[in-house]
Amino acid sequence: MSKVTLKDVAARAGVHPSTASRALDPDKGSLVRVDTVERVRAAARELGYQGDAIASGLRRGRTNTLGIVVADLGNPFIAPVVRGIENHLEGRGLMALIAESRDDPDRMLRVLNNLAARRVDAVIVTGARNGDERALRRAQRQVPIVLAVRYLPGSGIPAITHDDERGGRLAADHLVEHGHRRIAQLRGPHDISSFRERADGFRTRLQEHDIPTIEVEEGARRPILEEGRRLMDMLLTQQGEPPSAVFAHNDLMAVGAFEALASRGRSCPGDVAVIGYNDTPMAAFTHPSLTTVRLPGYELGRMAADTAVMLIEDREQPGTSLSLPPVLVPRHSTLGWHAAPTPQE
Amino acid sequence: MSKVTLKDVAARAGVHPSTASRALDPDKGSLVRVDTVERVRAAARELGYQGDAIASGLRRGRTNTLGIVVADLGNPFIAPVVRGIENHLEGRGLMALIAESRDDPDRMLRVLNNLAARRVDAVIVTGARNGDERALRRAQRQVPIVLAVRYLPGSGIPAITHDDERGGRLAADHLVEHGHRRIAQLRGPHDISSFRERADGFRTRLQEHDIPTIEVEEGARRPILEEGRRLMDMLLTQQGEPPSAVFAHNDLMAVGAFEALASRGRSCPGDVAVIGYNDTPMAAFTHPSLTTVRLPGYELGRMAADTAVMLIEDREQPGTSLSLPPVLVPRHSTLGWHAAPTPQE
DNA sequence: AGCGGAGCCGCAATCGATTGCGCACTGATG
DNA sequence: CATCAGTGCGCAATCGATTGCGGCTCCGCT
Repeated sequence: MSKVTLKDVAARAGVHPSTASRALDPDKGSLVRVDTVERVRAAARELGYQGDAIASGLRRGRTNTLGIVVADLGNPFIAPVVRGIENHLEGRGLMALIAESRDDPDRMLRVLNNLAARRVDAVIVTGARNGDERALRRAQRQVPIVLAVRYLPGSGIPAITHDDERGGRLAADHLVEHGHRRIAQLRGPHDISSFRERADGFRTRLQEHDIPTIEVEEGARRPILEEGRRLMDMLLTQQGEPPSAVFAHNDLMAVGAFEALASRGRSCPGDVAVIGYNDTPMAAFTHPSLTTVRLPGYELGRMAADTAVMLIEDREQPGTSLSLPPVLVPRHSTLGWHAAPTPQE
Repeated sequence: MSKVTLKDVAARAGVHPSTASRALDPDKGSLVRVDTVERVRAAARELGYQGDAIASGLRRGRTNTLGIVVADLGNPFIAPVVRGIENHLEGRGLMALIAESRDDPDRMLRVLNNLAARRVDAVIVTGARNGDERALRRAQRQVPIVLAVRYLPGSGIPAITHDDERGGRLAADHLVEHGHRRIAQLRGPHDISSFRERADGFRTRLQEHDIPTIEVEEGARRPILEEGRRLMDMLLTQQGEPPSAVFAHNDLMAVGAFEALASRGRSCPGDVAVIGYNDTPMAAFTHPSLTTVRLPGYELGRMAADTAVMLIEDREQPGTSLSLPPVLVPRHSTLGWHAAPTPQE
């Protein structure tokens, strides 16, 4: 275990520790004569000196560490967000402390306290819920906070989100452009804002095309795949002509819809076109491959990190909120078998 | 921004900071009279005192922070591992600093230095490569290291892995049990130990059944899906009868194999059965759904964290290596369309 | 009353790096 | 030769929490 401290380096270079500190700091290098800097650098190299970020953090009041709180590490959508954050931090000398809140306000509180105690320079919270607002407000007095993915309306906390209303509109436009007129949506639970928004965007866009939206009851929380199957089945068995296209509020519901169609002997997209949401990795591998709306996870992470860095540099700044546009990824489930989908990879 | 320090708490409680420190430390609580402890606790609560983990870390030489280095945050297999680690850390007062090496030895070196500078108590490295050995050895002199997922043979660094040889044998047994005799494997790059082992396990198990393994050249690093397609295509077009079953070294290669089969007008599992590896989330949703070998990611993370914690508590200890058994998940790609696969969810 | 001992707690040093202040030295100038 | 500007660098304080050491208090016992 090495225990080389700044003092050791200074001794070897024959200077005072304070001089060594300045010589090793790129910003302060000019305060020391060039040959002294060289001598100190050499000594540091020879001893294998490794600065102590803890001690430095104590003195400077800055840890160059950023906290990330995610609701669920298992959610595949989180990986690109975290990656986007990491990537933006890279090269700025920052690292990320990561913690999981598991959609539990108590845990959220504990986790935020823990991060505050570690004096992180800022915190990015993905997937905040309404119940988390108290904890977030408290933490905000100690450390700058940026929300990602979900936001808290009226909280004034800067948030980087994706635009789900626009995502709903994209889905609507896509189906209309492909000639569909009898269109339904398989809704996710309404108490989650992102589902509500994509439902609203979809419906209002269809209205602008003078097309009514066929609504079924809203899906329960889980298992979400079963809900997709159940709702699709209701559409197929209720009176009147079934829709020619459905918008499933996420990819798993879409897969459930596939299963319902298959079990009733209907084909997709031949009888009913299906469009999903999220562009889960599996979407490219279902049968048929699933047209879906891709959310800009990586960019979202980058923007959140960028906002956090700005808040660190100027804590007075209010911080800007931002909503990133999703992208439609056309695949076979709405295009038919022989049309070539445009790959978006 | 609060700046309540231990001194403030002590002043309010009318005691010396050192007493306050002891009163607030559960391990030292007995060194202080009960009513004093109460008074200090009350003062801390009223002031909203939040200990400074940085200062504490400096003095104690322990940061209660663990570093995680992952090769690729986008790899879906990583999420459960990280989650398992997090979960084990939870309640022990530890948190995880996470960083990405991106399979680049230079980055690995930088990242490890960075973690060492932050004085993390231990580091878990998932997905180490041979080229990383130098960096790991150097880092090991500063901080205990535990490998996860991949290990470095002969390095003596404790490693928690899954038993890929056994995984290969599982795959072989499964295919043989289903009557296959002409069997090939689509190999991943051989310089990664886990690919090598699953290849060996598979081959030796087939040998024990007196069945030769049809080998094709080894796959390149990426894009791995294309490699699966390319190798499967080679098998289909080379002289002689093609195999009736193939073992793809991961699920993406298996999907590539699906594509090669489809483009040559062969069916799966009718003409060729395919078995994958990893049980990627998509495996349940491919067409046909993919029989595969599931790796115990979550448990692996927990065990790695456990080992790391033991090393922290006793740095002299060598640290135990461990290999966790994978599980075969039968689905349609080897069972045929009408047999009901046993769900493993 | 005096002594021993246990229990509490304060003092001051410590962890390692950073930084405001100011001394010392150089060289130029009057 | 004295003074001044200017540069280079050392001293000591600082960040906040922790802890070894030693002192004080109080109790019980003789």
